[in-house]
Amino acid sequence: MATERETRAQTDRQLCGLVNGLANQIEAHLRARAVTLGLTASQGAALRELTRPMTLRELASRMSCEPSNATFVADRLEEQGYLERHPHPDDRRAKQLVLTPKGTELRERLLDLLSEDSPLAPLSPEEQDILQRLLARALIR
Amino acid sequence: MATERETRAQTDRQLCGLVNGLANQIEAHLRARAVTLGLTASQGAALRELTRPMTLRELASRMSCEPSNATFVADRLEEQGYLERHPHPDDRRAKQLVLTPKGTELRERLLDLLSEDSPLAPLSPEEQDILQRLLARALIR
DNA sequence: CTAGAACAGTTCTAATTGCAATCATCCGAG
DNA sequence: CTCGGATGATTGCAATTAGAACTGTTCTAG
Repeated sequence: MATERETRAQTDRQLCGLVNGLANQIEAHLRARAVTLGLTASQGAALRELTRPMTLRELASRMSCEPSNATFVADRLEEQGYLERHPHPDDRRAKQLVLTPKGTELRERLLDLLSEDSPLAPLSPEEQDILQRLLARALIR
Repeated sequence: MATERETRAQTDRQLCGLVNGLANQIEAHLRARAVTLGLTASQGAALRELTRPMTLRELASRMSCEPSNATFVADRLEEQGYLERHPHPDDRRAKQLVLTPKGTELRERLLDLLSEDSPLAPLSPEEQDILQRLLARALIR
């Protein structure tokens, strides 16, 4: 005879566990594909998020990490010749991270690999659509 | 004029981003509540997952981390008097992690805190139900 | 029974990540 | 204009985390 409040808390915890579980699977999937290209998981994440030239802070935000960490990852990618730091046109404090041709090519190879066997593949396009809506709503706040 | 394959890959990536975003919010929420009790986020996660006496490996699996890390966290919780390592009744290799009364009490306080302002609160119970089903399906594999 | 593989936990080390401090630049109030 | 606070990037350092090596125990094929 649990109160409604208790069962809801329990559902909530269970749901959090599922979200974390799926996030971990996504991360594992990324890591596995990244290593085949000689990249770490974070480097892979950075490459994936670099849909266009962007500032280091924006990359950090997309990667859900601290700017200092993004600096670290960007250093490695730069050393390997995958990206360059260009001066930002409007803000002399900021830098624009720009993929080199080599980086762009690697990014496309990574995206191809990522689209294979996605952890979300078990869901039909309709289900994915519903999921997207629900997650977007939860993230509004 | 993107092919269907391309748009699906794009949706997939977007969806992964949302899942990761929500997972991060859940993590941040946990961290914030844990610190008010003098715990790190991992210690909080461990406490949350210890719904019953369990083996270190099971805890690691529930926390989605390596056993070596679970050992580290368990050490801290043990030092602080929140749990004890008991010999496992059936397997002399394994140990059972058991919360002390002090640990059980702290766990309940943590769970109370976690149920406040859950990142999933914006969703109605019905929506949470749908979400749960979808996530469970995605995690089957 | 017994040898060898598999497994639970721990330890050690290395890599990753976050946090605080710093420098340079930008912006807004007055 | 200019001064103070906010912001972008970087650095150094501490804490967290993963991965491989190791010990002791269990399981299984023969």
